[in-house]
Formats: sequence, structure tokens, C-alpha cells
Amino acid sequence: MRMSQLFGRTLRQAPAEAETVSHQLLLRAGMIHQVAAGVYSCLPLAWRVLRKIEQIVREEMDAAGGQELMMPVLQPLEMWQETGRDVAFGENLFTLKDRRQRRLCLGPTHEEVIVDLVRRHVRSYRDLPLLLYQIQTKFRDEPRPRGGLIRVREFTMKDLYSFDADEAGLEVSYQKMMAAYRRIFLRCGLPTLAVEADSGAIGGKDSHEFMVIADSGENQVLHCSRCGYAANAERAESLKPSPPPQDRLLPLQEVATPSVKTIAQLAHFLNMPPSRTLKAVFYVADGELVFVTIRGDLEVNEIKLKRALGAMDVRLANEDEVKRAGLVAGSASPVGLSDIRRVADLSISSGANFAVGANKEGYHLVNANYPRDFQVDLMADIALAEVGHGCPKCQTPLQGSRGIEVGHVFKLGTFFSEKLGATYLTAEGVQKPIVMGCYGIGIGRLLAAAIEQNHDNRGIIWPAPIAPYHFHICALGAENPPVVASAEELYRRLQSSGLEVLLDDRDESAGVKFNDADLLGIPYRLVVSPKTVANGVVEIKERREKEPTLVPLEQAVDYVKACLQ
RNA sequence: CGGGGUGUAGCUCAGUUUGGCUAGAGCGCAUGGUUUGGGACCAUGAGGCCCCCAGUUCAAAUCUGGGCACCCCGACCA
Repeated sequence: MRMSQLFGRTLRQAPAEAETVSHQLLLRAGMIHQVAAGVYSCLPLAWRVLRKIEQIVREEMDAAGGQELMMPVLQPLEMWQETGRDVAFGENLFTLKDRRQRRLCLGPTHEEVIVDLVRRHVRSYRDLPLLLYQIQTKFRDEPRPRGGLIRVREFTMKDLYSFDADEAGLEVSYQKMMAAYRRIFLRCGLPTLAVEADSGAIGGKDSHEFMVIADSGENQVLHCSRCGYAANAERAESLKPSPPPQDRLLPLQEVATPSVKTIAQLAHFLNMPPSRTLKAVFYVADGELVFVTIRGDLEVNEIKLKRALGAMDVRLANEDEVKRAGLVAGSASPVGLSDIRRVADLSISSGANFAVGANKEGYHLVNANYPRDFQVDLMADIALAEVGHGCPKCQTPLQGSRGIEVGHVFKLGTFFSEKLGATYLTAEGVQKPIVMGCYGIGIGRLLAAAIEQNHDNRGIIWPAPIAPYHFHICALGAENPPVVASAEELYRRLQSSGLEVLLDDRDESAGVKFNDADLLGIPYRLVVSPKTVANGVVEIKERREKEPTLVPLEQAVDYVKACLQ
């Protein structure tokens, strides 16, 4: 490709709306253009990268036994009503009506469609296992698109679905995919961390996210440097710090605590650490007010709470709802309460003689102990794991990082096959639901993550396997006939050797060409100038390196080919 | 949905507080010339629905009301 012909223009300054590095560089390199919030056009350079990533993904999916197919974006809403996921997705689902007023949606994912397809074709255990995938556009009306290609409303995703006869089969498929994912990200030049993840309302037991560690990541990841435990903070377990030991249980006692509202104030007022207090937090779970109690030094993890309650939707209660339930915010506790659902974190039984609210404005109780002084309806781990807590496996303090989720694998179990009647006959002639898994990779997000991970202050540094071109020839002196002739010949020779080459044949100064080359981040830069022509050499520099190598012109093609090995 | 912010040339931004002549700068773009190893220089030029609608006024980029879009934080995100 000739730079003089390439569609897209580089920018010296990044548009003001871009904040994350990948977003800025994609805009400055002229690779993407925003059409609406979370909706982008990809210009030729970006499209080449996306196709390369897709191809790597495709090869690995095929190698793992996957079969590629293609399903529609446009889907009848009825299918979603059958599984109840129209409600689960809620506003995130783009819906529309056709001319006959039939309701449709733009697929945010394809479980419904593929299960509908598979149930018509799979009859017997002999038809299993099956691994089917597509690389397809998805639509999700995200509440807040952000970070350029990091979080968008229309995006390309590879989604593979596994169909097995039983849990053991699912485990095999799951491990195959985990291994394939590792290879994919490795081939794309991206170090990733597989972390335990929340599987959501639908998912089964196991789920892993593949995280690219980057400061711009949206996810908090906790990991243990000793045993390798790693989990999304949404789901991580941890050993909490121990509160001061208590010799014996003391009698419950009321104390006046004028204008004490927060845990910090209470701890200060009573001169005890927050870990000797219990805090009350009020949530609304699927419309029902829930009273949540947790040790004062810990935070509630809403996702764990949601899972513990088996709720579709959990949110903090507002002031009104709290008042109407007769609760005293700032002085609430489960002591003496019974007409409301009470949930507690396991931490309330680690420690003793807690300070809690008296359910009376201006008063608290000291020496509250579970279960002596109060009961709960549900006790579970609903605490947010934090950096510094102990690793649940080996007790080492957990470390934290930010991560970009580029892949996610789930064990779905039989949720969809049961809802939609996807069954098979066992060798014994028994009808059973198919056991499913699903496995996604965001192609565009992977591109963005690759930039987040591979750049310097001059621009992008593409990992070679996904670079839009491998070689970038800078012809310095576009009006100098020997230089032009030499650059053109080099360009032809590289191309006819099957190499992907970008030729900067523009009438621009050396500075402009070098800066653009650094910005675009092609792995190897080849300089042809009056000097190199006079010496019969070409100057070859790796994007990551500082110093170039001089290579005799006649050896250039061989040298360059060897670079790619 | 809550909080904050921004909409003026392709990009970055001034001008809006205190209404007033033909709306500006830098970069980019076009043409010509001089340059050519890290974003060169000179000259000339093109380019504007000042986000939209309504209002106030002799007069609105500027004031008022309403709307829209985009960005950031949070909520949310099988």
C-alpha cells in the first residue's frame, strides 16, 4: 500500500473526547471514526488489524474442533421471552418492530438462536459433543460506552457454544477453550491473566475472564503472587483481617450516641476499631426491601449479594424506601427486627461484642453478639474482597490490578437447553438436556487492549502478528530519482515475496514521515535515502528499538523475511 | 438514571462574564516557490447552520426558556 493512496489521515493532536491511550492513538492514526456514542467506523488500517485478529481466532477455534457458522443479528423477541432474558437484559437490548408490528431485537448474543438451531439437529448422544461458533456483530445498548473501542454498543464478537452430553463432557470442552484462548492471546502478543469471574444470573458454576492488565481497565482484579489465585473483585473471596479478640461475651447494653451516623464516627466515639462494629445497609432486591448486615470494616459486594439472594436485580434502597420501612438510617441493626428480610455477611460471626445501631435515633448498642442477640434469615459471603485481604487459598496478602476483559468463558449448564427443550437420547434411551458452555472474545476490544499494552509516547507498537503491515518503507526525498527508484524497487521485491508493505511515497519531510511511522507502529521501518542509496544499503529499524541496522540492498529481502520468523 | 463538563473551521482552542462593525488564531488543506535524516520556511487562498428550536432586543456566538449531542465520574454492564 502506498501512503499517498491510503484512506485515513494522521492527526498531530488527539481530539478532545479521547482520554484513554488506545482511543487517542486510534484517532490520531486515522484508524477509527466515531459515528455515535459507542459506534465507530473502522478505516482500512484498523480493518486490516481486525481481520488479522479474526483470522487468528478462527484458526484456533477450528484447531480446537470448532465449526464456523453464521447467525442473524435480527432476532424475534419471542425467543428472548421464552428464556426470560428479555427482562434480564432489559434496556441493554436494542428492540424494534417490523412493518407488521412484530417485535424484534438486535442480538446482544446468540444463545437463544443457536439452541433453537441445535435442538432441531441433535437427537442422540452420537451427535455430541458439538462446538459451533461465529464471528458476528453484536448490539448492546450499554448505559455508558467509553474508552473508544473498549466499550461500545455495536461490536464484533467471536462467540462459540459448546454442547455436551454431561458435565464431564462440558469440562473437556471448557478446558479446550481455555487452552485455545491462551494460544489466541499469546499469538496476538498479549499477556493475559485468566481470573475467576462472576457467571451472572444465568451462568453455572464456573466462569473465567481473560484480563489484559492495564491501568485503563474497567475491572478490578485481585491476585495472589504466591499461589496464583486470581479473581475479578466482583467475585473474589478473601480472608478478612481479624478483629481484636474478646475473652468472653459481655452483656448487651444501650449507649447514647448523639449525632453519630457513620461507622467512622461510631468507632471513634466508642474508641474501638471499625472491625468491632456492624453496619447496616439497605437494598431492594427484585422489589423487596432487604436488611443487610456486615462488619463495619468491610463493604458489601452487590454481585455476591445478588447471587446469595437469587435475585435478578439488586440496588441500594433510597431514603424514602428506608423511612417507609420504619428503619433508622445511622442507627439501624438487626437486633429486635423480624418483619423484614435480614441478610448477613459471614464476618458478623468473626469477632464478638460488636457495636450496632439501637434502631432508635441517637442510640447504639454495645456487645451485640450473633446469634445471642439477633437472628438473620440468610448468612452468606457477601463481602467485597479488597487488596491486602488474605488469599483464600494460601493467606498471602492479595494484590490488585486493573484489567480489560478481552475474553470470557462460561459453563452454562442446562439453563438454555431446559428452557428451550434442547435434549438428546443417551445410549440407554433416556432423554436428557444438553449441557452447554459459551465462550466469547471481543475482537475490537482486543485491538484496543493490544494498543493499551503496546505503545510508547510516539505511538502504537503493533505486535507483528496483528500489525496492519509488517514493513514500512520511508522514502526520504520523493523528488530524488535514485531514491524513488530504489524505494519502488524494494517495495516491489518485498511485495512479490508475499510480504505486507506500506510505502511512504508522499512528498513530505523526513520528520513527518518518521513521526507518522512511529505513530502507525508498523513493526519494521525501512529507510531509503540519498545516503543509503549511495552506499547500496537500506536502513532497517524495529519499532521498539532505538538503533537501526544497515543491510546491503541485495540482502534486504532475505534479511526482512528472517525478521518475521 | 444521579453528579460534573463541553458544543465556534477537518483538529486544538480564543471570543460569551459586560449583546455592537465583515467571527479569530495555531495546526491541517489548496496553489506557487524555497527546502529535505525527526512534525521546515515564504507568499497567496479556500474553508463557518458559532449544536438545534423558540423568545427578548434596533441588534444575539454572547441574554432567557426548551431540546439534542458528546465526554468524564458513579449507578449499570448473562
